[in-house]
Amino acid sequence: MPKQGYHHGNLKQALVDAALRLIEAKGPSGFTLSEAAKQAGVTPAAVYRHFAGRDDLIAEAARQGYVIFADVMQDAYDRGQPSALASFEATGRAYLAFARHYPGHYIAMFESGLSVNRTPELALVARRARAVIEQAAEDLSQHIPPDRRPPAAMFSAHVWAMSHGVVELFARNSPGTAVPFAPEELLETGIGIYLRGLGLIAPDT
Amino acid sequence: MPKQGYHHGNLKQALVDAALRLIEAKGPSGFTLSEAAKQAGVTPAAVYRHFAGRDDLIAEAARQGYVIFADVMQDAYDRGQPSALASFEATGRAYLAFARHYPGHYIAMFESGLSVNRTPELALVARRARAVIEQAAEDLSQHIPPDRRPPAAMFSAHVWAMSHGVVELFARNSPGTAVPFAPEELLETGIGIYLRGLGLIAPDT
DNA sequence: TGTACATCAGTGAACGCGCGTTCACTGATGTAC
DNA sequence: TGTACATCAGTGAACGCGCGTTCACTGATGTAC
Repeated sequence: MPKQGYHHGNLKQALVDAALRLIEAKGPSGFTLSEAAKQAGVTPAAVYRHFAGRDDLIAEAARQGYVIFADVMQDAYDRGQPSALASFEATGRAYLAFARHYPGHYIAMFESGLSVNRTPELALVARRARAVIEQAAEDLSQHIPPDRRPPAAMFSAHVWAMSHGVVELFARNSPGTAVPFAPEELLETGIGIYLRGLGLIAPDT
Repeated sequence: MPKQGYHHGNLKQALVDAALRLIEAKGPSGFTLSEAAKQAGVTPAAVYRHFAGRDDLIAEAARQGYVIFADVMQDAYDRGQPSALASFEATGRAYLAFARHYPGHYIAMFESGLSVNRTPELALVARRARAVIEQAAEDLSQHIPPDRRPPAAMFSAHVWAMSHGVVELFARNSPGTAVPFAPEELLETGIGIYLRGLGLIAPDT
């Protein structure tokens, strides 16, 4: 590790961490390069030793988020195996857990207006995350009679949409909507009803 | 109408319209008071004749959005009557249609970080919009056996979350996720499966 | 072990910019007589 | 109809601010001899 014991030690990661903290606290537009540099105890100009500029810093934060996200999803999937249903439900829960535990990353990834196609590297890791969700959906779809089986990509999209919606509307305080349900409970019941609609779990459980 | 034929005629609304256009084009943080004034053909200082400041302008744009939103939802509900199911499905479709036809309003309402409790007036009209959705859910819940009937507020939250998720993830181009389904189709099928899960529509339709 | 040198992470000053906001003003419109 | 006046929507100049970015520099670290 050649970057040990230099002037700062590990400024690059310190900047990413500061950026994540700022994004979490003040939203994607509240983040500024200067403030991140300040929090890392460094001059704004120092940032340019490690990043091409402001957008590049956000992109790196998002990239790290996608890596964690993909790992977390994969882990949930694996732990649900060999049951397709358990894997599928676990990925749904993991989605929400990720949003709660890594709000800075989540915002950088999904609310910063950042395009996933910004760099090939970013696109790649985002694709890996999506692949896990779609694999879980694909596995599960095998349990539906082929003639009335919706495309796996479709119901992975449904679950993703509901998860994302729950996060945006109810796991943040933004629109001031105080619904008397915990986000976890909402997502759990929502996906439960949805899966029942697919005939994948018993109708009177 | 005393504000007709003045210097500008109807600057206040012109500013709101400009703000909506900017928000739609460049996101909630891309909007600036100065640019909105410029687009309305007016000096930035003129804005202060009609608004307390930048945030007040956004709040007014959001307020107008909630008014339209509530009207549109109410309309959909009414046209679905007397069928509880038709009303419910219509409000779901209306949600997506609103997001598509009034993207500026939608963003100002749900993505600008604006709190609905900013002013009593805003809170009031937002509550009216929510009341329609919850009424539709309440009607529908009457058709579920009471002993296994989930709270109406819960499944209105489910449908709202899925609608919002579809809008955010698939009705915009942001995350570069090119799913081979139209947002309308995704929402339609998603809600269909969900309602089947509630036992509200036949399992093999 | 000690000295000379190369590297390069971080500095500090400066830049041009657009922002939101203020202020005294101006001049078109509406109103009183 | 015509004149004097009041109103007040919009002007234009100015402000202080923080932003992202640049540049020549400095000085701590690592390396060659």
